[in-house]
Amino acid sequence: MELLDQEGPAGLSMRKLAVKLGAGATSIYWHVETKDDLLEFVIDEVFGEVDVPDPEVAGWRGGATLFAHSFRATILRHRWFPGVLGGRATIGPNALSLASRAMALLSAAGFTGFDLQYAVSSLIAYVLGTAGGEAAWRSAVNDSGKSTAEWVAEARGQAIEAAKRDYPELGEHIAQWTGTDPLAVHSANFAFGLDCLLDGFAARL
Amino acid sequence: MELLDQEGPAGLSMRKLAVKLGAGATSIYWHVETKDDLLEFVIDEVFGEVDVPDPEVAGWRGGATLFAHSFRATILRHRWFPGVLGGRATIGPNALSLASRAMALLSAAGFTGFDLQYAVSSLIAYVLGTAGGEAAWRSAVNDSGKSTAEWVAEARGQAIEAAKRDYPELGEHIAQWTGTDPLAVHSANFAFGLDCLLDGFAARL
DNA sequence: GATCCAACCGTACAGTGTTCAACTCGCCTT
DNA sequence: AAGGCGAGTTGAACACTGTACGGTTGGATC
Repeated sequence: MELLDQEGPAGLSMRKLAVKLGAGATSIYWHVETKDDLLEFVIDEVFGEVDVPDPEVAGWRGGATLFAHSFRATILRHRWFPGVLGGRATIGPNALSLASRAMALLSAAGFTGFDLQYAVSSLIAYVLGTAGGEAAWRSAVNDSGKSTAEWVAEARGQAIEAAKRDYPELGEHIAQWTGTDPLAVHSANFAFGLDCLLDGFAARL
Repeated sequence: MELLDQEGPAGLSMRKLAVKLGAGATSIYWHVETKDDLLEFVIDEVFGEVDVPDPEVAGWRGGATLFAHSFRATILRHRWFPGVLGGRATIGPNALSLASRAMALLSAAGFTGFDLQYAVSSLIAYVLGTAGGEAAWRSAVNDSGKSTAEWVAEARGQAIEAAKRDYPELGEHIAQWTGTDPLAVHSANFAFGLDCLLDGFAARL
């Protein structure tokens, strides 16, 4: 996980991990079936970092909001997570615990049966989708070596240039963004969609 | 793209692509800077497959629903897509067109300024998250070689076994699922969350 | 006919995940 | 005390990856 956090998804190789562990490269295969196996472990480890409050402490809606924000923060702390997760079925113990506690949250809201499952996985999917895009964005900024402000200015310029030809109203809309803090915008964006989703939940109770 | 669809994300290598093209392996590097470059092209190609209806034909809500379903279907047709996308910033022409048309849709709904952008990216994120998980699931089933029914039965058994010890109410909930068509469940799940999100949108107009 | 250049190719390099037979070392049994 | 067993480790090797680099075509231009 340290390797992944520091060097990105390509940074975790069996040999690099081995030297970090002070061991031979192939010794790892005694403890782990394959590299995918290893990744499933670190994935579950990440799931263990997000906390899902009990329904009593903040109500179902407050709890769901807290959970979503914690999940998002966890993903942004481990930006390789969405990319590694993509295309993998997850049933580790921490993932199970997360699912169970999230279900308790929405069960307290009043959902039962199918709808309960639907609400839980919709919420998780929304966070994963949003934070995944955000993580991708931040990684791109990081890899470019530029400062965030520089990168944003340049990207916006390119986007406007490209859009102006074929989609003038889109270019105009992007131009409107100048001078705003991109991190704050992302945060507000996340909160907006989350509130919409939870409003939809509430309307069904 | 054919290689990716047939053999999964690991199936696309420069050499395999070269023989499929009847060319030398390194000739590709004349047309493409690097493999990531190549992937950005196929990603944008995928974005080109999702259609975003005009607001007039089905109203903003009908259009958004159609868009979401088309997007989901596209992702399920190319299950490698979420994994490849994870950690990449996308500004290809098709992605731009998609963004522009999606904005037209929600602009017709009445959104303006920040909220317009928020709504669009929330919608996209929701679809990406949901369909991404679904694609992962289907890939896992496919790779196992088992039939869908077999796989589901076995996975449910394992999950119940694992859950029953620590999360009895979750195991009970999973057991309740027996005998349902998993594809239909996924589809209903998607529609449920989508409706919730769009309800939340509607409430803000 | 000479020049030029876009396009293509073979070789080579460093690095990847994984297999396999050999090896060490501590504990248990006789 | 001797022997054996098995958990844990290891280095060499294999097939493969993305890519840099120098050299090679074939056709257009002057």
